[in-house]
Amino acid sequence: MSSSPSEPRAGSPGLTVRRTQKDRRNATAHALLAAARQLVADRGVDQTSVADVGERAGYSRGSVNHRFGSKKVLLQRLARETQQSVEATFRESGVLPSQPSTPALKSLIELANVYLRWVEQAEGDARAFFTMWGAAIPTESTLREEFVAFDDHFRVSLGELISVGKEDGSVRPEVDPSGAAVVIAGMIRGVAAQRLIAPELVDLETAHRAIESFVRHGIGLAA
Amino acid sequence: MSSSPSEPRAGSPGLTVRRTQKDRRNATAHALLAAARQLVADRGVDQTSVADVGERAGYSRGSVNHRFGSKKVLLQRLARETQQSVEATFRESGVLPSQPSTPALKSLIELANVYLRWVEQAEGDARAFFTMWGAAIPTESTLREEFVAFDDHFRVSLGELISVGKEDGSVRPEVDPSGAAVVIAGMIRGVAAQRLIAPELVDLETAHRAIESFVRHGIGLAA
Amino acid sequence: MSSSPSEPRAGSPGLTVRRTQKDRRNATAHALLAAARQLVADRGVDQTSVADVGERAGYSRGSVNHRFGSKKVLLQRLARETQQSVEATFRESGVLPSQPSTPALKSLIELANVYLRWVEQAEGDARAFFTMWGAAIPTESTLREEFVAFDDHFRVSLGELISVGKEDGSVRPEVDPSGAAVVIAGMIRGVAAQRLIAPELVDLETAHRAIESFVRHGIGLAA
Amino acid sequence: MSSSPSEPRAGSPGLTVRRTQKDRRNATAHALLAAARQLVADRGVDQTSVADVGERAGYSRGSVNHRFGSKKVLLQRLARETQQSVEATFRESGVLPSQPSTPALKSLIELANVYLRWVEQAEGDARAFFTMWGAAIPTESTLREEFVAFDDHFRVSLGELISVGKEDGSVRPEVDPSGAAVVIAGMIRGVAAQRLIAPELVDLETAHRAIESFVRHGIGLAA
DNA sequence: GATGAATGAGATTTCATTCAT
DNA sequence: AATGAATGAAATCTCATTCAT
Repeated sequence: MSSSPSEPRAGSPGLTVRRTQKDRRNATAHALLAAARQLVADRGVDQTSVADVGERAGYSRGSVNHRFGSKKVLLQRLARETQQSVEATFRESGVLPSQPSTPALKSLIELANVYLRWVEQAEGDARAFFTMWGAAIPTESTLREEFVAFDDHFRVSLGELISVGKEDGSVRPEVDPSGAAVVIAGMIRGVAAQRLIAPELVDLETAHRAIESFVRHGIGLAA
Repeated sequence: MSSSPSEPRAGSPGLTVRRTQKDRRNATAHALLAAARQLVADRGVDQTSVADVGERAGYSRGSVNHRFGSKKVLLQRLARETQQSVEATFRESGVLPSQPSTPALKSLIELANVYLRWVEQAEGDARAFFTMWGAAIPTESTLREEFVAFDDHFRVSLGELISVGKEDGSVRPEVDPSGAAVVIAGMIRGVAAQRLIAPELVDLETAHRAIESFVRHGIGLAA
Repeated sequence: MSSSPSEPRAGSPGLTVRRTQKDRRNATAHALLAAARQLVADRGVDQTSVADVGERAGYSRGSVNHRFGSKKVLLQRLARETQQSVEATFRESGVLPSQPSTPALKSLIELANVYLRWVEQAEGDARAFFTMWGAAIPTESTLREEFVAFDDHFRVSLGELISVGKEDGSVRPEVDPSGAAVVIAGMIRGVAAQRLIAPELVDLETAHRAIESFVRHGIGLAA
Repeated sequence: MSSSPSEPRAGSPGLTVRRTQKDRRNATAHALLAAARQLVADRGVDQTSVADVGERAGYSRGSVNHRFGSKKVLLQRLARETQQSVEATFRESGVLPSQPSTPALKSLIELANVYLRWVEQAEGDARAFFTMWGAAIPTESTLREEFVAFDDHFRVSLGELISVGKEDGSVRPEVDPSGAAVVIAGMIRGVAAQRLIAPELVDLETAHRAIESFVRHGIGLAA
């Protein structure tokens, strides 16, 4: 997620330092994506040039086109990477996919918590993700498709978790899963975006407590 | 909001077409801002050139620089305009500033409702606003300052409304106004952003009912 | 030469403040030329815009074109003005036209002295003059003609003074007036140019003593 | 000095046209500088566009910015090149650095002679040099620094030669080397500038004889 | 596989000039 | 007489892409 972007990286665990062509390809691609993430977070999508990405990664000005073919492909790959950064964090924390052992309401609250911690700890990833999310809003955006799919995937996951909650009794029966999913997704993303724009004015601890309260009272079954 | 951008000259008084220099100035600025709003909503901030803005507005390629001095200034003016478009809608609907005659909780719910209707009815304004909001996320963005201030203003307004609700008894006493303000702002904005990215997948009617439920149970006093 | 450039100037000596149109025309032209001189000395000919000149003079962006018709005409007038600034200084000092009462050699030495003092005291005029002189060097320069004529006039004046010196016995009989004129003109101009480029490295007092020595021994009759 | 600017590709080795990247780099830079010299001599610094330079050199409109980064850097490189053109001529003629076998006064006179011949024979270089020298006069000129250093270097060289002359007895003992250096530098440069502005009115043969006389009598020891 | 030289389209900005007020 | 709104040409610079090395 935040490997050293300036040196072409060392071999993995094996014995000899010999690496296959495929390894080198992957290593280069990885370094270029890391550099792109940082530059996009700092300057935005259009203010980031492929030459800068290559050089920031420790390679040449032409390396991005050599590896990815075009800037557009690089950005699509980066979008997917940042999305996977969130999902990996969810998996590592065990909040998604839903665990039968935990009440779904608790998982939802923990999910929001994990998300905001991700924004803090992988700030570069988060800033790159939200920058690209914003860039997907214009009607003619080439990134739109990418985020339509991912947003839908996120809402579906949340909806399923809410449905599970209705079954396990942690969520009130009259709750509409798809409506609640849009709002919870919006809540989390909207708070994160405000934080990224003004870190000094938006306290995530406070926000997290408020989100917990909104979710617990909003859809939770009064114990 | 969406004046005809292609024929900027319209004489105001009855008989003569005589207009003062100041009138011409204002008319030009207005037409340029309208064109910029549309292009930013369609293509994004960086894919919109000042030459395109000028020509779309029915003026010359150099007109933006003549009137605003630079693209940066044009965008700042546009950001302010779209922000004011929201605020004007709040004022017209009577939800802000808060009315003593209405319970604050009801105003909050109505505010969310008004906001989502604004997204639908002034979609160009909304798309331009959210595009620029996204463009403000990179750390080095020149639009950042503008949105830091406006976001803060929005949160403060919501916080005040929540505080009023605690006084008028419509909001539970233990609610933290600033925490709830961040979350409600995030909820509204996050839902709107999802809608703008995928209008066919996000139904605002459903979303509005869910928001109402979250707000009523999240901070409202059980009647 | 260095009147206040920022305010459109007061009426001359008369009783009433009423001024004729012609007075105003002249006053405006004068103020515009003063502003142009300063800007040319600071930035060079091409980096000076007519709008800046107008505004620096306390008038509008359009005033230069209104008064002079075009930038080219303004620059020709300015060239002539700076040339006349030198000649006026010569006349005031009595070194040109030649005085029968003074030995021509003495006048020549005094002329060099006066020139270098002019460079120091009317530095803006001098810097503008030399900037335009340099701009006249490219083969296709539009200023060339102007300076061809003035340089020739200067050399002829010096040549006549040298010839007078041969008659009054202060200059050696074998001296070629036109050759000596080119060299003396070059000497004075070349020293002035060096001074204007690096005021801190070229001391005019030292230079003046050296010039005096070169002229006295170079063409003067050993007393 | 004046390599063919329109066909930049010339293979150096015998059989193959193979050239290294570095060769291509240098060849391009050289061709661009040659084109810039010619255009600056013809039109002046500001009337020469980087696009014209690239195309005149047989490359693309963007080639100057690709190779030099900016117009400013191109001009600084060109200034240095034209300065070195003079110095190379001095070295080739053996007048600088000073030769112990030749009386310094003779070297000084020869130096002036060589300089004026350079103006005639490398007229493009000379015109470009003097054009840029003139462009360095406005206080805010970006070329100033370059010429401050070079002019100083030139004066110091002349001053040293004069000091040597005092030691070898060819220059009068009471002469102030630094004062004489400024005046001789001015003399040479001033004559050259007059010549470049009006070639038909300034005869270099005449001028050279006059300079020789001024130097010989001005600082030389009467033999 | 990797580099970087070169291109040329396109963006922002400056500015002399024209013309309505 | 004077202003300044508007134009449109031209300049510099950036940059994604292509291709020789």
